[in-house]
Amino acid sequence: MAIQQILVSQIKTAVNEIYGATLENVELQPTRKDFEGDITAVIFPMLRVFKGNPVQIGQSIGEYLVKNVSEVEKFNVVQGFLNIVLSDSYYIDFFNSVEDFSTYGHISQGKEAVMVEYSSPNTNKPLHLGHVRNVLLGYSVSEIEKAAGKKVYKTQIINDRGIHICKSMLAWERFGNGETPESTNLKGDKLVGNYYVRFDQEYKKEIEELKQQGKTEEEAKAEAPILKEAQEMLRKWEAGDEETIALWKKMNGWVYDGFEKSYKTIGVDFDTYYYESDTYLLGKDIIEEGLKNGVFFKKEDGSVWCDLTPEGLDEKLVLRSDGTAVYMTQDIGTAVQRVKDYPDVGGMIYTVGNEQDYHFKVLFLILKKLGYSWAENLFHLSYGMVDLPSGKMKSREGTVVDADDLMAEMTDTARKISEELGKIDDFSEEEKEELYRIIGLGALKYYILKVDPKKRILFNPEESVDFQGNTGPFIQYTYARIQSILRKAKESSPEILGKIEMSGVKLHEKEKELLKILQQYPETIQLAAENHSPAIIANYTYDLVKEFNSFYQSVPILATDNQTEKVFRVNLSNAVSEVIKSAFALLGIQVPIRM
RNA sequence: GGCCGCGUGGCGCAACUGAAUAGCGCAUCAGAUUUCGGCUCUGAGGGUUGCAGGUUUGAAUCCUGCCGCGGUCACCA
Repeated sequence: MAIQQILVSQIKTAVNEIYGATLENVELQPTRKDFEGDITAVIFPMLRVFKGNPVQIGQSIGEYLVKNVSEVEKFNVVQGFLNIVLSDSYYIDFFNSVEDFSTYGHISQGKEAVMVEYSSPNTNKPLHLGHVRNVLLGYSVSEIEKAAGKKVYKTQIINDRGIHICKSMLAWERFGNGETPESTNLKGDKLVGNYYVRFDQEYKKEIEELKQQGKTEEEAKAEAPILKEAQEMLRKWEAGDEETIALWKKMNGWVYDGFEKSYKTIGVDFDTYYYESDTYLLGKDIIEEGLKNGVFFKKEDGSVWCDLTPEGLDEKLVLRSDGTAVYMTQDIGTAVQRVKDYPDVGGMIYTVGNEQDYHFKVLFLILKKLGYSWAENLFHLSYGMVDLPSGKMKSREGTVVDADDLMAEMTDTARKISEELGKIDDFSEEEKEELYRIIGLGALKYYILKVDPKKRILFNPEESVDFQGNTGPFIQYTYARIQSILRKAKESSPEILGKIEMSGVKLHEKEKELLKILQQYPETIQLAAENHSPAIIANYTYDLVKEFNSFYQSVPILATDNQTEKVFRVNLSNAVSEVIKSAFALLGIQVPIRM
């Protein structure tokens, strides 16, 4: 049983015995740094149940605990706070009880599965900074869910159809001269993206010409021949025209190859893929059913709606008057389809920007009205935009930060810093490149994941990202330094890592602090999972690392004569490094053995 | 305009979901290594938590009203 539970139940009995009162619950919190103690019980809320002087109550409960709970060594009362000091042996027992710190805090996988959707790009534009935030959040939340005991399916829905795709296709056909990724040595997504831009240029040119001929802006936009042609292409695509489909498949294939390369560099992956070309017709039959059940209603013109005014929202269109589907229809259909495909899915997480908050609110509400049990477990992992100092990213104005370029720049910065330090001169070229990638991406990922997803991020490419202070590389550095100590320790005594018995030894204050933080790891994972928040993991890791550095500075690890102490400290350092590695894995960040 | 989100030292972020003197990093200043990697550590200065009320023994956190920033209000996706 966890110490918190023991204390809660013991405090309840204490209050019952001494004051004859029954407490519903007891509020515990970690003791603040400026006071002596490990866990603090707050007395104030008890005064609602029975009257008394908070200090006296704390005093009497404290005395009871010291007498009856072996883990409690002593206590002190400050105002209405009962600070409880746990014994050293309690902490050492905890440390010995952990079999393996590399999997510590992870709950083994249960039956229930959750599907996490993230990335979900268009196939006509390369990935940019906004996708990076999306992908990092989605991947990390997936890993956190897994650690918290869920089975996870990582997925994305790829927007591979529609007029925008036809624009790139048309431009390539017209101006491409048969270019391919191989012939141009360009990533496929970049090549296709270029033609999307090319279309836009031509389109604008035609609009200008039409305006010169006396057309209004509106007319020109609608009548431009190149746009007409793109629309014609979409009709052909929908009619299943062989040539059009073949071109579409070829160009999309290029894009997917390009995306895969980017994902590989970022270090994320997917278990299953959904394509809009497969799903855009889904959902209509569900609308029919919902009509029968009274979830939806039909207007005179034949359009179908869902009335959400009782919930304080508007009426929402789910089927056009001509019977065709809208975005909402598709999303309803896709959600249902996913549970058909993976029957163990009991909930879903959608990683999508906050401009779609309303859409998902409505989607979830409709799915609930339709009566799906899993609809109770839907979560929109909504995140704020990544803005640049110049303002919003706009692809047309060329103010997008390309994901591949960004990662390359981060790697470059890491290279510069590492070369100055010169600690890894004996690394091979490949090892060096891999290390720079680990550090550069670590900096970028940590920078993005440590902040609350709801907040906007202002990203300044010039200043880039820090490597000191509360950053990824700072934590990676600490990890590498611990590895260095462990290597030295193993040189002199190869068997040093393993079970240790250390009874009756006085723990150093810093050791105790470290053990305290290590002990919080399992609940931190749970908390992060409940809140879908990688930031909680990031901040925990930082606290752990900061505490370790402080320990490292004030306590000799290898340079001590006391053999028991040395063995304990080496093992403690090892445990810290294992937890750093494990926590960073939840963020999708690797740690280097040397740097 | 309606609805949603955000607002915390100069800058970037925390605060265990209502508790003690609101923490941390960057920047600034002052220190520390006969020691295991100084990308480290210790300390100092810097705050009326956007403003005004309210609830509570206790509010950055909950309620009301303003102010500012962003988003969203399509038979687009």
